[in-house]
Amino acid sequence: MNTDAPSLPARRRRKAERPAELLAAALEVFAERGYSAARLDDIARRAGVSKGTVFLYYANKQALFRAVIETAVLPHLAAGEALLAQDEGDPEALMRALFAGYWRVLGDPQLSGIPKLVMAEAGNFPEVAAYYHEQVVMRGRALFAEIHRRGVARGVFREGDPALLCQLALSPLLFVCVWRSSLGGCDAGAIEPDRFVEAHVDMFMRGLMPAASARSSS
Amino acid sequence: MNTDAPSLPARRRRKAERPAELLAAALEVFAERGYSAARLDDIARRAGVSKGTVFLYYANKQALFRAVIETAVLPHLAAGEALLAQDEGDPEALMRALFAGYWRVLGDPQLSGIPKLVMAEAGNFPEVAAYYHEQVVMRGRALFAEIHRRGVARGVFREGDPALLCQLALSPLLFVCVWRSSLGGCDAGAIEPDRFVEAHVDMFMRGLMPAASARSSS
DNA sequence: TTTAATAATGACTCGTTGGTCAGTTGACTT
DNA sequence: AAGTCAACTGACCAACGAGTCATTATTAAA
Repeated sequence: MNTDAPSLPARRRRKAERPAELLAAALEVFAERGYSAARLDDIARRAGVSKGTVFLYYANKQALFRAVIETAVLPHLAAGEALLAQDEGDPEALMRALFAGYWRVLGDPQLSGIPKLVMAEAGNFPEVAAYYHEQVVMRGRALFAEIHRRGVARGVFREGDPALLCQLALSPLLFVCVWRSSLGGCDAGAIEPDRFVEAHVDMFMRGLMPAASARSSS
Repeated sequence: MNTDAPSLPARRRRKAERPAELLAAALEVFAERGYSAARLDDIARRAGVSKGTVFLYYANKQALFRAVIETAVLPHLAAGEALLAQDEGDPEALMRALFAGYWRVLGDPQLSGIPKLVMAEAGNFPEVAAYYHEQVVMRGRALFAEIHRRGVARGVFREGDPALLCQLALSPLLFVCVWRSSLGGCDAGAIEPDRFVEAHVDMFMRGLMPAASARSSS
């Protein structure tokens, strides 16, 4: 099992690198097992330290959990906001870029455990859920809503409740990302995430256009 | 807190009703807390029995978990299959009926904890995940694929990989159902599930029609 | 080389919880 | 009313895992 024997276990003092390593290890284990079933000992081992060390950097298990959630997503969101602020181009292209951006994050196997984790544990950590909702969900929606607004103004998107449309736009991405880190193992190869997302974006963009064609809703 | 004092705790022997009551209680607690964090004692209490009684009906916690998953969904799926077998009507109407059926199940707050539970715990219970995939996912897809096939045959649906289209069709429903039992609390009122599903179905059906309009994908 | 400061360890404690079982009590038979 | 069966109970046990802390090892400064 453990074939670390040859490489000397070389205990090292690396105050600077530990937090990030612990966070990465914790994200893996939390995503695999869920909060309760994740053992601090496993997280520590995967980060290459002993359990006691974890408590040197995080007050307790819950604090570690919070830190994982907070640090994994926020930078990406901020990047998206920055990009949107400076780009004033074609709303349709911008919308596709937004999808690509979301998917760059959600599609990353490293990060795709986060949504599943948040959903699964929201009931046990109302404060974390509230924080995530405010800092991730709301901001993510705002990004979408802004692009949609510009598109409607130019007449290239049809109108509609932005929150609803955003949910409509993102739920397949979120779902495939949750799927991959849960039933993905059983379902291997059935659906290629990239192809799936591409198909969804095409379909969504078509549905977002003003009803120019003959068919009207019943 | 506990104001059960007045009503006599009346211990009763009810062999027949216990399993269903335990299953219902277990579903609630598992869905709220996740597998590991759910205490057998809570489940028992919520079912109105003592912890020991649980073990009279289920060998252990894992067996109870399996039973919850298995009994909650299968009957509905079977009903859907039966309905499809006898109805030979218009594929478009049938497809809308399928959505309505899925949503009748997924939209039920009682049952909506199941998908979240399965996703969250798939990593900890590979056998349960495999079972669910085979007995629920595959059969659910088959239902969709059959209707899609009929629609393509009559030329009212455009062609495409049925598995992919099915995922596209269902992921918003699944997502909103998972959402409701996780971040739904924070997000109360932001999106009405029924309206959301309605919007999705309309949009999806429009996307499923053959490309009769001028716009083609670049 | 010696010393001081502190990063890291791992054996320990202690609360929690899955699972057991000897005893209790409700319901049915005679 | 007495007897019998088994559904039900709850005190108990053992395992497990979060969190502690006295000790050890590493690094940089003196």
